[in-house]
Order: sequence, then structure tokens, then C-alpha cells
Amino acid sequence: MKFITTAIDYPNGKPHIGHAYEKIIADVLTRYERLKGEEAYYLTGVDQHGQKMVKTAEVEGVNVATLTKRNTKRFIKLWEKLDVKYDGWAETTDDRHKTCVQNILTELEAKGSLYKKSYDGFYSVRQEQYLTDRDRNEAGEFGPEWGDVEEREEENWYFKLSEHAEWLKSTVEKDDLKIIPEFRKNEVLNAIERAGETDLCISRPKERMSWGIPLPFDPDFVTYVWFDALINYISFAGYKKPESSDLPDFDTLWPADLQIIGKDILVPAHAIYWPCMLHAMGFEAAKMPTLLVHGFWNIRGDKMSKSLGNIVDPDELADKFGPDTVRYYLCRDIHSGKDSDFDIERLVMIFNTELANDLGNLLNRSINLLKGACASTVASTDTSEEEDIALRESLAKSTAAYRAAMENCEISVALQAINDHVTHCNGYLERSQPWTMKKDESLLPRVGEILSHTAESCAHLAVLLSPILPAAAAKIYGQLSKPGFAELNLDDLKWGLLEAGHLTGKPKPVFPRIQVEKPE
RNA sequence: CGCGGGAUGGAGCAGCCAGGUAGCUCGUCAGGCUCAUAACCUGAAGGUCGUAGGUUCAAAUCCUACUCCCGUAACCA
Repeated sequence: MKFITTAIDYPNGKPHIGHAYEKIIADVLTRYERLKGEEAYYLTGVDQHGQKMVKTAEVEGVNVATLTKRNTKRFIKLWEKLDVKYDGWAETTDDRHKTCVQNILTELEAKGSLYKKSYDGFYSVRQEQYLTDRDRNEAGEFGPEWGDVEEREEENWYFKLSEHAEWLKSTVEKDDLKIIPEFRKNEVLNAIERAGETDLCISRPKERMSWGIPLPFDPDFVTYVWFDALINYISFAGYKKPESSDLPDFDTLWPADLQIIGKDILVPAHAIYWPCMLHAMGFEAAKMPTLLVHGFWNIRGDKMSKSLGNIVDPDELADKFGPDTVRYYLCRDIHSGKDSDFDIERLVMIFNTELANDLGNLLNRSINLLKGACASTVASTDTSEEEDIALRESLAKSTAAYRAAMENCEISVALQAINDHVTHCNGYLERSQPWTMKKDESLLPRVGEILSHTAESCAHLAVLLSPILPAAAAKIYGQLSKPGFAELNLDDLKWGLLEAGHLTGKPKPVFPRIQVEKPE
């Protein structure tokens, strides 16, 4: 069983493009696992506690619980709209989660992993937070942006993070806690050097923050959001669940095969706090998850487009262009963990060229010609023409490249592999010119063979695309009149999916071009 | 000397870890085709791979120094 998780989002506002990106790649990789015939479980959700939620509620003048509910709904709706299908939904206000967090805290406290101490520091009343030396300005003072800063002494509970620093270092070095892409690993190793020096404060006094999970052994405090949030990965996976629980079987799921997170929460949360917490709970190095760290979509430059506007709200994007277009763009125009600039003109360009002009058009011209010349009847593709062999080799090559890329979580590279074969097919048609040949009746059998090669290719490509574009893949199956494709396994992808004599369906553009009025 | 990423034809990127005549998409120009979603195909122009050194028979790729850009910097997610 493959277990894939994403970070849980902070629902203190509307979901943005970065939230959507992460959920989509997790969805794509989960669907890919299923396409291989693997069982997979996708867990995602929202991180509902913490100061930011309280503040936002105050600003909007609503009860924090109300705000939480309302915003959570927005996330759920967007995932539906974007065809993101998850198996488990994690909400940190869920009682099952609360109980799990409290049980873990109780256990850690009993083990001696936690301790209480007094902290003396500078507190910004306006920001409701303690300041550190880093917050001082060049003059060595706390600037006016902090408002009144007063020295305060406060008792809190701490987790003995430093105890685990040595262990963590070797665990990361040995890749037991694997971090993808590789260059992020160095960042983590550097950060661990500093982890040995400080422990982690895991509580907030109720008097200044009450929106959280109470510490079971000290009712004056609630749990620090990160300590609460990170546990979702195991609480909703059924860690130490009660007999009657409907949560999944923990031992089947854990450790997570992929925990998909943004680069901003790798250090310290996911690469330091989280593994140390797990270790303190008794998880050995072999039970550490793999972290897949993605980059950001930068919304900069403000390149305004008169005809397109400057939409970056994923919800509006999905309304305007459809979920598959958004999914395709987000998977295609970014590379292996790096950042990319979000550009709506590129979204349109990539859709129009790769999906409409190349793939969509290939399918359309194939079925259309087949209809006109061969009464939509597929011919045998067991041929020995040189061009045919080259086409089949191209498909095999693309399929192999696709698989290799997907195994490395490089979705954009996988899509490139698909495009390579599409390009080959369009060139193949151009060289063979079935539209000329069909004028000579004696050549019709050969015309059928040629078109069946491209139609067969489309069938394969639709299956390969299905994790990324589930809706479009289904449409392609539909036009090929092959509904059974939805149940195909990646290993079933052998030449000859469309058997001789099969009748293809009615041609209709699967990816209608996005029309843009050119500004004069 | 906090940490990390980046600098490749007009634009956006890949290639660098495992050195061997610079690749992809878009754009531009010229041709071809007309089955198809004003789509498709072919060809061309355009790059001293940030700068300066070094290693090597050979460097975009390895090493050193430097310049510029971006992100982030640990009880504040």
C-alpha cells in the first residue's frame, strides 16, 4: 500500500495556487500508483488551530469556529472542482485527532521527553509573540513595527528536541529520512547542526492563546500548532486508534511513501521537528517517511494581460479554463522542486499547443480520416513497414521515459515524453499522407493501417495521461469507443489495444482551443 | 565570511551529480500540405552556456575566486 500525504493547509483565507499545486501533484502521483495496479491512500486536510486563525476571525468579526468551518468548506469545494480525490481528510479540530495528540503528549510526558521551564523574553503585545534577537533592527532595538515591547516571563512546556539531533543527522545522511530533490538534503543537514542547541516549545498559555488542543497534563496550556498539525499524518492514518474507529489500519500505511510539502516548511518543521517527534514516540529510522519538497509559483512581474486578466485564484482559473487545463499547466510548467513564475499567457499557450494543436488534433484527424476512408474501422496494426516500426518504437520509448520520470516524481518530464510521441505521430501522418492515398481505392487497406497506428497511439497516450488529466483521458477513451480503458493497468499497455475490426466513435475536439482576442 | 537556489540564442526552460562538436517549447523568417481544433509538416536565422583563472587530449558540465538576481534564516508556521 502506498501512502501519500500533503501538508495540511491553513484555512485562514482562500486557497491559492500553491495549495492547489500541492494537492494536484499528490493526486497525480496517487493516480499513477493506482494505474500501476498498486493500492494507494491519499491523505490531505486542513490545519485549523493556531493564532492566525484567531486573528483572522477577529479581523472578520466572526467566531473562530465559524471561520474555520466556512474556510474549510472552501478548500473542500476547490478540491472537488479540481478533481483532487483523496481517501482521508484531516481536520485538526476532529476529536479523533485531538485524542491522538493528547495520548501522544501523555506518553511523551511519562517518558520524560517533555519538561516545563520558565522563559524570560521580549514580548510584542501587538503581534502577540515573543521576539528574538533576529527581530532587532540595525540599531539593536525592536522597531516600531512591533508596537509596545515588554519584557515578560512565562512558563511553558518544552520537547527535548536536542536529544535527537545526533540521531537525526545520521538518519538524514543515510537517507532513512529521504528528501527529494537531493539538493534540499544539504539544507537540512546544515539546519540540524543548530537543532542540537535548542529545545522546542510545544505549549502556549491558554490566557494568550486558547484555540488549540489542551495539554492533557496541564490544563493551563494548549498545544503549539506545529506539534498538533504534524501529528495529523499519523492520527488520521490510524495510529493507536481505538477498537471501534473507522480510521485506516496504521501498520498498512506507515511509513508514508511520500509526504509532499513546500520548501518553506521543510526546515525546521518537517525535517527536524517531525522526525524527532516520531523518534521520541519510538519510531526507528526505518519507519521514517520520504519527503517530496516542491518549489513555489511566484506571482510576480504582474504581467497584466488585457484579454486574459491576471487571474491566479485557482477557483476562478478552474471556472474559466476547466480543471484539466489547470492541472496540466501546474504539472507541466515547473521543474523538479524548483520555483516557477505563474503566467496565465503561458497556461493558454501550453494548452493550445500541446493539448489542442498536437494531441487533440492528432486524435481528431485520425478518427476523422478513419471515418471518411475506412468507415471508422480499425485495421490490423501488425505490420512491418519501416515507418510503422519506427512509430511503435517511439511509443515504447516514450512510455518507458514516462514511467521513469513518474517514478522520480518528475511529472513535467513525463509529460514531455508523451509530447515527444505525439510529435512523432503528427510527422508520421505528414509523411504517409493518408488523405492523398485514400483517393486511390487500392490503397485503402494501407490507409487503414496508418490511421490505426495513430489511433492506437492515442489510446496509449490517454492511459498515460489519465493520472494528470482524468476527465480528458475519459473523453479520449469515449471517442475511441473504448470505455474499458479506465480499468487498464500500466502493464496492460501492449500494442494492439484497438483490435482489427473495432469501430471508433464520433470525432469531436477534446481540447477546444482557448480563444484569445489579440489586443490591437 | 548564516543557509540555499539561480545566471544557457528575443522569451521561458532542460542539460551539469556519472566532462566529449549546445537541446526543448514559444516567437521570427521561408517553404510544404489541406485529413484536422486558422490546426499539421519541413527548413533557416539567432547562443564566446554571468566574469576571470585552473584541471584535462577535451569543460555549459569538475575546481578556485568574483559579480549580479531570488528565496529563507529555527519558541513568530
